[in-house]
Amino acid sequence: MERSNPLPLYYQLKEVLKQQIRAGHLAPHTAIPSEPELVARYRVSRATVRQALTELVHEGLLYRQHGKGTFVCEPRVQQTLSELTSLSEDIRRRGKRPGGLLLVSELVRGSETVRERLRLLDEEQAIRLVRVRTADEVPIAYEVDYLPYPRATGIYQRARELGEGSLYSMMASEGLTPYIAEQNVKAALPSAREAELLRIPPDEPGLRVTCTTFDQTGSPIAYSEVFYPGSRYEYMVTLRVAKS
Amino acid sequence: MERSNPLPLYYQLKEVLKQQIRAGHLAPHTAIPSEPELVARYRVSRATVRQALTELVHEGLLYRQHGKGTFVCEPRVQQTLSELTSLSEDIRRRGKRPGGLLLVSELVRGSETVRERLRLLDEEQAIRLVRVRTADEVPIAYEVDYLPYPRATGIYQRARELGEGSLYSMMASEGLTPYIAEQNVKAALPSAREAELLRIPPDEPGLRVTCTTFDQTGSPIAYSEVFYPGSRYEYMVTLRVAKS
DNA sequence: CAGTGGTCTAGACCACTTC
DNA sequence: AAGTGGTCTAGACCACTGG
Repeated sequence: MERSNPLPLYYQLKEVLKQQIRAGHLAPHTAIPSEPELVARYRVSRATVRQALTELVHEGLLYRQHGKGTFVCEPRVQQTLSELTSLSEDIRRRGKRPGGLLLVSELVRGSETVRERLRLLDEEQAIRLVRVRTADEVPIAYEVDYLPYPRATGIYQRARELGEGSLYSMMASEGLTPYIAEQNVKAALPSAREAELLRIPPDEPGLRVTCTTFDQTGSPIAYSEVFYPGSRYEYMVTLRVAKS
Repeated sequence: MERSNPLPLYYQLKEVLKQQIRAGHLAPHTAIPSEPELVARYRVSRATVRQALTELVHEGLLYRQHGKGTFVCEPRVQQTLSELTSLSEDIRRRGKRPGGLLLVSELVRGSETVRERLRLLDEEQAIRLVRVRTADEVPIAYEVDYLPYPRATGIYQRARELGEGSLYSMMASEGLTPYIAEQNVKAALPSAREAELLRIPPDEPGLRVTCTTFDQTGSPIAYSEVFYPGSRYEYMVTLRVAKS
């Protein structure tokens, strides 16, 4: 707890607790120190402690029980959301090595669907990225991404880095921070081109997933269409169920 | 703002703001009154105002911008998460009437997969519910749910009410509150029985979605397997992307 | 500069759990 | 009764935004 540190105290406390949990010093379903205890140990006010704990609860690391204490969540609850929305992370989680080949990076007008999803104005264009994603060198998905131009100019310039990097993290570093994703999943047959690039029979059904990503204000920042051949990849989604 | 009301002040304030947003008095992307303004108007402390606002931000109704103000989210961001995890809600959202037919409600030992997912102990059983879900009387999904027994005894007793009701809301009322859901989606062909009940050709591919639901502590409270024929239903998922 | 939200304090009282 | 988290107050100072 460094008061000279520019990072907020509640944030520092969060990091300390996260580390203790990740290091295994605090096992799942065991209680962490009580709030007054944390107040005394780290010399901060209770409000500060509660802000740290409340955020960790929202992030799925802790849960509270009135009158009993604050407990550590199971790893399954801890690893929620973001990791599984990224294909590369999911591949890594399954013990495989993610990779990718950027086939196309261009500016296009975009189909009506694309323009609608990205709410493009008349004069605006879309950046189109086409990739074949691989796991241990085996092609497992054909992905086409569209981003609004000129808003995502930085992405267009850095497209070459997308070999194995994550598009989402590059977007975040360009100020396009994903907040909500809407996904639509259908069973479908591959197009001729998809079958060829993924090296699958043209009659092997797979999943066609379209995904529109929005930032915190609800503005669309990306639209993607992905084909996953049925024999190569199982599509996983983890989501937190809202309260009310 | 009734101080005699047993409901907390921050909660009452949340409800007031929610109502104003839903009623359209506060349009998307417009600023709500500032925090000092709310303090004065509702005669509560700033901490109380901030607790209300922070929760509404987490619920996707508001977003904050440092130095500028607090703004109303777009409806698309507001209607996140829970509603779309419920098939009935999704059907309703598309302007169709949800329905369902409960085919089976029984106690079983369950396959290894089921027992593993629900972490059943040797002597424990599973409640098995089989349903055909409909939209405007058209069958759109074949769903098999498993719940831990005896933990979900109440569900077993109330199974008949599941005609059109939501299993999730019934679970919540029985103290089995869903918190996290893990879904796995595959393209697949229907079984003979599914094809017959859904009245689809046996070679029409669809989606096979398995879903394990956990409560806040990470204990599994339900496991389900659903088949959606490709021609009848598009599977939708909306999720919030985690920050870090 | 004034106004906004972001962080923080030092208290207080209450409701729930356990013994 | 003692300990836990849940709610609430009345202040304070800071960082960011806009004119």
